[in-house]
Amino acid sequence: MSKVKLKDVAEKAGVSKSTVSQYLNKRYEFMGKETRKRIEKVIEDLRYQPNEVARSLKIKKTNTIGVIVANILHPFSTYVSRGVEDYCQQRGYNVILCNADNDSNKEKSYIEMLQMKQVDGIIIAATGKNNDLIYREREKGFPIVLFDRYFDDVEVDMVLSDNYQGAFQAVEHLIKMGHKNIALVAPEGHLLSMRKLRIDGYYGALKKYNIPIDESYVKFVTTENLTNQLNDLFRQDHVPTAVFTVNDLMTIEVLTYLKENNIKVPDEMAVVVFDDLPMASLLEAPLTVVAQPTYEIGTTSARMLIERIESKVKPKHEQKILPCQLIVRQSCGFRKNAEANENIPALNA
Amino acid sequence: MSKVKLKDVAEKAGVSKSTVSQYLNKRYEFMGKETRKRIEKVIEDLRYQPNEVARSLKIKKTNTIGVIVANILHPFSTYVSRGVEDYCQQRGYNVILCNADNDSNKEKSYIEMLQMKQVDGIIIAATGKNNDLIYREREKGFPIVLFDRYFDDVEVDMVLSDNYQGAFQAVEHLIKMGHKNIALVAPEGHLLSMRKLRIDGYYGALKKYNIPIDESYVKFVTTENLTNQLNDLFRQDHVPTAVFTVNDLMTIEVLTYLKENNIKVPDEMAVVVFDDLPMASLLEAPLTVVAQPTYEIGTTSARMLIERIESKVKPKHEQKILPCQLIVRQSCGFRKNAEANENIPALNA
DNA sequence: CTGTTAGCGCCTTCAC
DNA sequence: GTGAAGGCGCTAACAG
Repeated sequence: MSKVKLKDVAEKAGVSKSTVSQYLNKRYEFMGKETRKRIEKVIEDLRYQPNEVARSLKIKKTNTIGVIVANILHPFSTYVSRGVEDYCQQRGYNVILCNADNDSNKEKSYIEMLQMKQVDGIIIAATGKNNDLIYREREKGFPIVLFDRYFDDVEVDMVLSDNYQGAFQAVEHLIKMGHKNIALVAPEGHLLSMRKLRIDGYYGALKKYNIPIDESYVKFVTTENLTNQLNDLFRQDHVPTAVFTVNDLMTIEVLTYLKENNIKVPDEMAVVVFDDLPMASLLEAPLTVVAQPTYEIGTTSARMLIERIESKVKPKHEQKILPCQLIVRQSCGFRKNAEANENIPALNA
Repeated sequence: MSKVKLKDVAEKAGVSKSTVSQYLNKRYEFMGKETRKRIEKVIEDLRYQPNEVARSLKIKKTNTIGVIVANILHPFSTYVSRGVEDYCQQRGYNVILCNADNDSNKEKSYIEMLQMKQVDGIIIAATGKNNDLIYREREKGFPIVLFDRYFDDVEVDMVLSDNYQGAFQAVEHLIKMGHKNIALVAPEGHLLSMRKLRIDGYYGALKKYNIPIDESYVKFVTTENLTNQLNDLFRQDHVPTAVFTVNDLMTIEVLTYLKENNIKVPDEMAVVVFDDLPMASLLEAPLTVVAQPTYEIGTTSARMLIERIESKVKPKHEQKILPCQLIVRQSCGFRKNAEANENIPALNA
């Protein structure tokens, strides 16, 4: 297992270590064609592979970045990761991927671990509980890019998708399909900023079309006792005709509920959801979804981070907001139902 | 950005570098309670973080492993990765994750890159085209574990799922549901060993129950011109009453076809598929699937790799075959009887 | 119990 | 063009 090292190559090629080093770093001007060929051959013969650890120690750069996602099992994280990886790969960087599981302690220890490993920068879907740490490191000049969640207490590069616009479009689409009684299902608890924007988008769309807001249609649910909470929503006197779910966990719960209670989508209930799902098109009623530009979030984050690392001239911190895309399938009902709202003035605005 | 280093800690604490080093490596026996406290405090004050790169260079160990998967977008890879990560995390190892995309060149360059980075070992879903390289490295003592694909030309640790048993059970289940005309849909082309086992499982089950084999039910399809090929299968004189698909790509194609042609599952066509799908339970007819123990494949691979790294006494190479699980839902025409869940971290929002 | 010393494998002036 | 020397930050004998 004894590794062949630069010194071995130098000896076998009959040159000095520094010449070999020059060769490795492609500074070919500093040597004769002769020596260059010879070194090349020896490296081949010996199957020499430079030790990146030693190199990193010396040049103080690892060409490695860290990515901290919420959960790699979640398609959102997966697509972002893939975007990051593809971009990095192409730029000569490697990626260490970590799952923080929305646990701020794990997040913190991962950040520290990555820094001890001397990564050149970190891309992170932050929990928000370590913003002080993140901000401090950023201030010291350590490259960090946040994605997916917005925080206003921290001046750091961020890559986000346009949650308001996405939610707005989704609900607007339902309205154009003729729906007025539109429910919103969101998880209860502290509102992450992005989730709040989705809810704002819901209200915004209703407002634009002068649809009065019925708070009995707005449900913040907990995972325990979910059935009762959805019963409240779907079995009240005037049931909604459509429902908008703000994330895929909610989507799965609502779809399961509708299926169990034999409520037909879209005939009895139109559904539009935030976040695309892998199988969305194969469901009983293929889902109309607001798809986030996940892969682009990844590539964009990677690009911004690498720009920082390679210290391009840049503003102190920048924020990139990428648009969501409404993918219309069948779960929101068909066009024929749309006439009802065709005369609403605001529709033409 | 100037990092605080061990030397700074030593000076500030009024001890020598080696004492601090001892402290870092928890060799507390070699110092007074006094000095220990003092060092602790200085580290705290200075926010000192050891440089792992320097440490790795010295001790010739990075506590990092590489994982090469086919495609992180695929749930199979994702769950395996998560298994690997969780196990490694808990054992103090970090993971560099790479996508080879079934491209042997990418695979090769990733293997080399990971070795230059001095990873302690590699877990890989090999393409098979670099078996010589893999075998050679393994022979030199470099820890490598293969998963997902079996190769008989290489003596390396492997972690596999029992593809034969899984397929056999799936088809046996269909038979027990009363089906005799059971189709098989598999991708055409070179048979990876594991896929062959799935096909063998199909034949094996038919044989056990003395069901004559009708080769017109066995379709090897290409992705182009798929519709015609499925037409051949589903529109012949005596159509099958059930179909078994050998991987999830096939599953999606077949389900899409059935949906488009308005063939009802399970009433007109029973379906059992290899590989669980995230939304399998929410489909029009929740799918009966053969689920591979993906998460366990990950943890097991990681465990075996780390055992090699830490050179436990072990046989030259070992092979672990984990059982698949048949999850009965409704697509095969029967009420669910058993539905166990893997013990894996929940999909959080 | 603590300090001194000599590297780990590579890079980089700076002489030759 | 090429080589010698010093050092990146840390560890691990080995003295003291």
